[in-house]
Amino acid sequence: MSYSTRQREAILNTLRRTDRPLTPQEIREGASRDCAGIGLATVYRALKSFMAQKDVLLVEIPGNPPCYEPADRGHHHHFVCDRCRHVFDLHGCVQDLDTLVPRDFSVQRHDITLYGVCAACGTGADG
Amino acid sequence: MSYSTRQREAILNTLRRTDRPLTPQEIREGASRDCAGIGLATVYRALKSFMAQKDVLLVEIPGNPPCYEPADRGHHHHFVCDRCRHVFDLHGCVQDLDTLVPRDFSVQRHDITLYGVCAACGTGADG
DNA sequence: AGAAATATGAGACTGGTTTCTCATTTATAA
DNA sequence: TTATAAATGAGAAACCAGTCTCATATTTCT
Repeated sequence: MSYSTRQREAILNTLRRTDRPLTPQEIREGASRDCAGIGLATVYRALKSFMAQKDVLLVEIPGNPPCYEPADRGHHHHFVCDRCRHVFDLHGCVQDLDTLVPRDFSVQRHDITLYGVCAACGTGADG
Repeated sequence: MSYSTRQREAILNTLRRTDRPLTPQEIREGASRDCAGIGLATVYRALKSFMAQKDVLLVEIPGNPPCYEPADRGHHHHFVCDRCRHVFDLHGCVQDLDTLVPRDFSVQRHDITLYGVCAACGTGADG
């Protein structure tokens, strides 16, 4: 069983109020808002337990450190801005992925990551 | 300028004769065939230099350690078998990836990784 | 062949992330 | 409210990929 604590609530709130996956460090910073002084070990422990309960998912994006997001966002993919390095959630998906593999392979899931320049960086705002 | 050495040739040969991306460790093991006692530092140094010359590409697959492959294989993606963890090169690509992002984002490249069960594992051969 | 540039192997080292330890605190159940 | 299980913070420790050092060896140029 797991107990509900101020720290764990703060961690979940941080994940939920942000629309992109966060690193443990970022989660700690966000959670400090609700729960000053929260430790990094606490963040790791809580993430581990949330993942075991399938409330949180690990998101691994090539070229970026591992990050986490709530599990209830449904199937989606990610966009990484090459300038500001921010990760954005994308909605929608593509068809025909199974046609890429030989017939005797079975495809169970997939990751798609797009890279480019986000709106803010593209307008010359800071790029 | 860079010199051609037994070690570097062994590394390139290993990358070329294997049809999937390899980790530095795997590269070292493969290169030992041609060049016994080759050091890991040598592998890293050579990879760095090959990447600078654009002869070799870094392939980062979520959930797997960084690996490398020759740069002349053209645009392709990867399949990871959840049973044997092998990485397979896939040929072909999909359309309409740009439609996933907002209009003011620009997409410059993408990674697609499929996960599932490969032919060998699926036949019950060892799965 | 001789000189200069580059590469090598071994192992120490680095930088960063994740886990562990342990004394203390907090949450839950009876 | 008491007992028990679980969680916490701080820092130490473990872990690991990748880099560096340095004495030596190899390659290339002339």
